[in-house]
Amino acid sequence: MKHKLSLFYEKLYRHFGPQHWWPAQTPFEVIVGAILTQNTNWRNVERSIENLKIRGLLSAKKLYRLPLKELALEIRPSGYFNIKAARLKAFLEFFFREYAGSTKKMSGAGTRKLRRQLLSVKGIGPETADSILLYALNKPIFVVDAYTKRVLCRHGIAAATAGYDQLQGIFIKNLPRRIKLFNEYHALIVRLGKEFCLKNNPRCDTCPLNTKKGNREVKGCESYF
DNA sequence: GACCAGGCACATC
DNA sequence: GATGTGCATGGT
Repeated sequence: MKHKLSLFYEKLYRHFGPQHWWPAQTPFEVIVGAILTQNTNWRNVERSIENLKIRGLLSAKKLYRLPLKELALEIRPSGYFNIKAARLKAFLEFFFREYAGSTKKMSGAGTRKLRRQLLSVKGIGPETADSILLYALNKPIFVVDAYTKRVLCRHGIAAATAGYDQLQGIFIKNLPRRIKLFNEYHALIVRLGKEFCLKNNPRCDTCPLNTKKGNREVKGCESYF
C-alpha cells in the first residue's frame, strides 16, 4: 500500500515536472544561498549572489577574508544583512576549522555528524542545515519548510503542533531513502506553496493536490485557513 | 500601506 | 515546552 506522500509526489511531479534544484553552480554557492534565503524571497537572494559574483567574491577563501561590514554591504538585497553576514562568517569559521574550506572534504563525512556540526553553528537551524546536506553535499535527508508543514497539516497527515523533526520523520519513514526523490520533492512543495498556498488565492481551485469526493472538489487548504 | 517571502536566536512565561 | 519578538529588503 502506497503512502499518501508517494501519491502526492507523483501528482506534483506530473503537474510541475522536474524543478532542477538547487539553482547554483557550485556546492559552496548552495551553502551561501541556503543562509541568505532564510525567511526571504529567492529573487532577493539572487541579487546578493550576483553582487558577490560580479566582485569575484563567491569563494570560501575570499569571503573568509572579506571584512564583515563589506560582506554585509554586498548581501543587502536579501535582507537581514547584518545578521546574515555574521551567519556566513560563523559558517566559514567552522568550514575552515573542520574541513579546510573544502566542500569535497566536508561531503566525505557522515550525515549524522555533519548535521550535528552544522546545527552547532550559530545561525544555522534545521532547515538550513538540511538544505546544505541535501543540495550541497548530496546526503539523503529531507528538507522541511513552512510550506511543507502547511501541506501536511491541511491534508491531515501531521498535527498543527508537529515540530521540525517530527515532520521530517514522516517523510523519512514513508518514502524510499533516495537523494533524487528528496531533492525533487522539497523543490516541488516549494513550487506548490508559491503558486497555490497563498491566502485567498483563487487558483486554489486548481491545486494539483485537491481531491474529489463524488463530484465535489475538496481543497486541501479548506481545513487550514 | 499592508502583507509576504525557501528561518533563526533569544527573552520570557 | 510553548509563545513572542527582532532582524530588513524588494515585490504585489
